[in-house]
Amino acid sequence: MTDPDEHAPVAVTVDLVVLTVRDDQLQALTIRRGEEPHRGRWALPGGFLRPDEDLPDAAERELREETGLSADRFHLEQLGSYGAPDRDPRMRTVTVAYIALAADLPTPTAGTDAADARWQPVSRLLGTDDALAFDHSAILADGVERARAKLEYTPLATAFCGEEFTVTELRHVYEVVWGTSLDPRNFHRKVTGTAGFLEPTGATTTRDGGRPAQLFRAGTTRHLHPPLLR
Amino acid sequence: MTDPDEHAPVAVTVDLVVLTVRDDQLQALTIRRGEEPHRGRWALPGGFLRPDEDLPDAAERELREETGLSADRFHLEQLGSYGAPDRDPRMRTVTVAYIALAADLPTPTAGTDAADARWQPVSRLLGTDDALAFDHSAILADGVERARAKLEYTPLATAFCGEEFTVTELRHVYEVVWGTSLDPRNFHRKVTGTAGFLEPTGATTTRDGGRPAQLFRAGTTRHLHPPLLR
DNA sequence: GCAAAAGTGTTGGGAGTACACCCATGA
DNA sequence: TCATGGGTGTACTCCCAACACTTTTGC
Repeated sequence: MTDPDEHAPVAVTVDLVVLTVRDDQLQALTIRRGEEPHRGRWALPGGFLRPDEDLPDAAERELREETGLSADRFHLEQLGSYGAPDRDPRMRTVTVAYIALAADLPTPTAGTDAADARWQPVSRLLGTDDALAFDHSAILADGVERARAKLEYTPLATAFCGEEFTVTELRHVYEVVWGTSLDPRNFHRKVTGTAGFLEPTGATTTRDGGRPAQLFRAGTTRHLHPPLLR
Repeated sequence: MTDPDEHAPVAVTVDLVVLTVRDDQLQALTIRRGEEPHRGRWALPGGFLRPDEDLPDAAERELREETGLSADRFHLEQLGSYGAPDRDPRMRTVTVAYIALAADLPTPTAGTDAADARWQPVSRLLGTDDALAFDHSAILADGVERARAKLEYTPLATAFCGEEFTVTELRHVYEVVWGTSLDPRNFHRKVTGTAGFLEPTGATTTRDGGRPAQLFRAGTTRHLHPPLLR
């Protein structure tokens, strides 16, 4: 590092790509901006880093503030940082983006203090480059691509399911996020055969219709061997 | 985003994990600090983000300053950001880390203005948690893990080779980075059979001894299908 | 019984591994 | 001629996609 005196005044923010599967679609949480710039436009939830806060703590706090839910209901990981000099007309900002994956939430953004918060299908948001304020469309696109890629080699898809879920519900997550269809029989064999992916609860359910299906919890593995391919 | 007035004064830096393969080892570029804090200790190269500079531009500039080589000689990608409140005793800093992969350089850090710059084996640097100043040991560990993972499913190993290289030289990169040994015959078949990975130059060389080997350039694919497994 | 979804068996092809073998050079 | 590494052939195994088939529920 060189002389600190030459550093520019920079504001650091944390922005969130919060994804869920709702109504057979991958959806992202968006907030309507109440202030300039981009007043009235949709944006990703986020806010400024506080003086004594580490980056993951700031991301958790924002997540709580925007959704009213505790952060342990989510998978949260850092996506990347964005710092183009003109990305915010007010001042020089660098944002550290996080992605959060969640099960379908009972009521979107319950208990938030944001003026207007809404789930919107990712397909619609990514259809036009300026659907979101600032550079948030690019950040969302990166987040979605990260999520798609991680389904292949991590058990992350379970983060989109509730506490207990069936193999079919898990497969549905893959089909929606990847936009493909998968063979139910082979999918079943594959996920139940991968050690540490799923943990049986012993209970069954008929909520998907037909023969009762076993209920599972997420296992403890962090990586899938072998990976599930698209 | 909420009120900008509540934001803390934060300095943003860019730090680099510069990796190369030298002397049958994965090595990282380190700089001896000439100032407090951590004066005299080794650290990752890096510096403050300038007022009108985007993050990738800052990373490229630092790379040029520290190595004296143009940035197109490297593969450069963002690794992640680190912002623990106490990571720098002088002030609140958030650093955006990048990894740079390079071929073995003729003379380490030629033309740099850094007081003391040196390649050091990653195995030695990661042996003790405080081998590097600040949180740089953790950043280095993350960077090495990223590089190892990316060799599996991208053609990134070619970034460690020169402009033209043989299959054996490429295999050597894999063996050093992964710390494994690979079957030369099957490796040859695999990499030459993956479309877009390697592009033949038509020339041959005997620099590895034995029968002349074909020379290749890096191809255009960004992903390996199927992946090379460790 | 019938529809619907869960879950198992079987089979054929493709990819990975191990290793025998041949090729082309320098010394 | 021998050592050294480059490169091909081949057989065996294992995984996986495709799909027929059985099981267990609700209606």
